[in-house]
Amino acid sequence: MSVTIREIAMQAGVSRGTVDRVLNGRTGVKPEIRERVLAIADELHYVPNVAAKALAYHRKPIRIGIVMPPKEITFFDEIRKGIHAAEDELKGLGICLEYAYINNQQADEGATAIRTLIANGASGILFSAIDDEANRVSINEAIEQGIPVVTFNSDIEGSKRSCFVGQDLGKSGEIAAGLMSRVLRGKAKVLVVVANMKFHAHRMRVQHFKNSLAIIGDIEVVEVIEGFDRYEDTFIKLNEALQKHPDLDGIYMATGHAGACMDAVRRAGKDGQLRIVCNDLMPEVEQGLREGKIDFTIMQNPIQQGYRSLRILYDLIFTGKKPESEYQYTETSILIAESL
Amino acid sequence: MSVTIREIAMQAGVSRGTVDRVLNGRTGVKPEIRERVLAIADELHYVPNVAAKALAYHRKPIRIGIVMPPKEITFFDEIRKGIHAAEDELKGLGICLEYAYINNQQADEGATAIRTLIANGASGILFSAIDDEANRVSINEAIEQGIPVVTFNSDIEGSKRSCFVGQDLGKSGEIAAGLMSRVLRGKAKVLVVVANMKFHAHRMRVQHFKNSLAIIGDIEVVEVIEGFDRYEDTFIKLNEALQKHPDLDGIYMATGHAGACMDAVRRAGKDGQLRIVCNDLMPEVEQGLREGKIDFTIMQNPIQQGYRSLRILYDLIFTGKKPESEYQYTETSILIAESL
DNA sequence: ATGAAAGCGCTAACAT
DNA sequence: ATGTTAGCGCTTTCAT
Repeated sequence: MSVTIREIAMQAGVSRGTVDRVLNGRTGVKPEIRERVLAIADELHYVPNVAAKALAYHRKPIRIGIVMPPKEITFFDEIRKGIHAAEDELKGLGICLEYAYINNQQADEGATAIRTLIANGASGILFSAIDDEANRVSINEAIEQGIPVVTFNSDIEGSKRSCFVGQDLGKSGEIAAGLMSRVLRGKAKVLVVVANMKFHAHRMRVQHFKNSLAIIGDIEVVEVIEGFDRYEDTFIKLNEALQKHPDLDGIYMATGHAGACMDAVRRAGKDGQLRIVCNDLMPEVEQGLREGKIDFTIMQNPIQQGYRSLRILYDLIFTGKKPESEYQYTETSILIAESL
Repeated sequence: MSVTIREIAMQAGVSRGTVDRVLNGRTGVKPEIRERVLAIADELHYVPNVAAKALAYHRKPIRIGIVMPPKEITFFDEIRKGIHAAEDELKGLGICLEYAYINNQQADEGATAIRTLIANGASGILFSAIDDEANRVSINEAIEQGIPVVTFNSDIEGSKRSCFVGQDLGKSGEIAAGLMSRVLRGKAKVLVVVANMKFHAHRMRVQHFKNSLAIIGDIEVVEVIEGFDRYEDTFIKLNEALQKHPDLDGIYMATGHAGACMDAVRRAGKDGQLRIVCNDLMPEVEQGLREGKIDFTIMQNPIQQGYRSLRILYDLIFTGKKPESEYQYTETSILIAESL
């Protein structure tokens, strides 16, 4: 059988209560005893029993706070599914979830959410919001108070969060390039559409896409268009580009308004003549795939993102198990119409 | 707080021991009391507390038997990874795993494995072996004894197993067709290579591939070659086919020896001129992708298969939660060189 | 056939 | 600062 606090207590010549205090970093233990207990626990390779811990916490479950966009943001639907799946498995295992929905409209939403959750007794936080200074600061504040934070879907870089669970942005750009090179054999010209090159995530995709194409050779990126996530901007700029490059062979929609892109292609009378590679699976992309307007879309496995982030945080709090790497990338997968 | 056996016991006017007997189908309870307890449990929507159950089972963990090919069969490596991941999560949650490795060489290996596991006190079985009558019978025997069985990777059809966790074979054929149609635009000729059309799994892929191509139009399947998983057969037949169809555009390796396929293509001097779509990610396929000899490979998410099958069996035994569907399909994904 | 009670490993409130 | 003890919900052994 595995090692228990009882055994550690006996070997250290103290009570189980004291061992519990030491192992959970509670105050009120003489330093030398603390040392001794820690040493024995380490030597015996003590791992707490999840079931026992969960049962003991049953009266006062550990609160986990979740900061993310509200239900209206359908992009997060799949991520929510993953969180619920993990919640289902962890049901009765001593945790309780509290959600704080934020819109990323005001500057201090993230900070307020974190502070409120901590005030309500959260012992850990799952966080997904824009990568700005205010959020970085408040995450670091939480860490200072000993409350671990796991970011998901969108990282807060340079913060002290335990880890980030999300997509490998570089890889999605590379895969897009790989797909283009396979459907456009030989010399070809492609256009890149992106929402905003100021955002790290958007830039990463484009950069890796270009770099990969450069290695492959033969395919030229004629232009990179910024649509700022607005239909109008995207549509207009794309119209111009399609006129300017009548010999275009493909479009990579790195980020931004896929609907506008398809409309512009149709208006140019190029339906079916251009190879189009997208990211994610918004409703319009799904429809585009079904109708043959889009060839491929690259996914970031949102369900896994939700699931893994909650699991990782649970393990961190309950068993003290640190994630193997600071970056937990979910699988980057390719979808075609037949995948749906 | 949630409903406990204590509450049910009070409402039914019996002891907790009796409630436990009823809820776990143990003998020695008067039928009318059994009825009453069951009714109350149902009415109160009783769900057992996993943590408490796991802790109680700590002394005598529930044994789960796993029947699958031995470590030498590298195809199962990823599946094993998934099983280990689930085991990790379930560690300390009242289970213990026992493996029975079989080679599918002799007729009664599966039956023997199941019988041995049951003799050793298994309360549930994970099963992956060839779909034959002997295995079907022994699975049904296990079920008769109240021991749930979950098949994974390869189903035992018509058996009374609780569910099957594995790939949607039809879908992989359809995706292969979709990929072909995207890389071979317009009129084209493709060849299908399969190990053995007598096997249901192999046939399914080929059928769905052909059906999908028929709908898409334009692409003709010139021949279906059986390689029987042997290098020689595959290589020789493919050589002949390549000579017979000098205007071939692509090859779909539904199942079988991918290495032989690549060698035959090279020998015919067609390297890089044919579009090749494979299944799975054996070492030779991975290398083929890297070297640009293979364009796409279709995956059956083996890690998920291992993970989900163990989780499902655990939930079945511990919480009585039945899987939502008899067929639990793992995601079918597409890989290219850049995905690696 | 049924009840009572001990115990699984851990936490937390209470005692010293 | 440390020990003691009563649970958490369930299983299981021992009485009755």
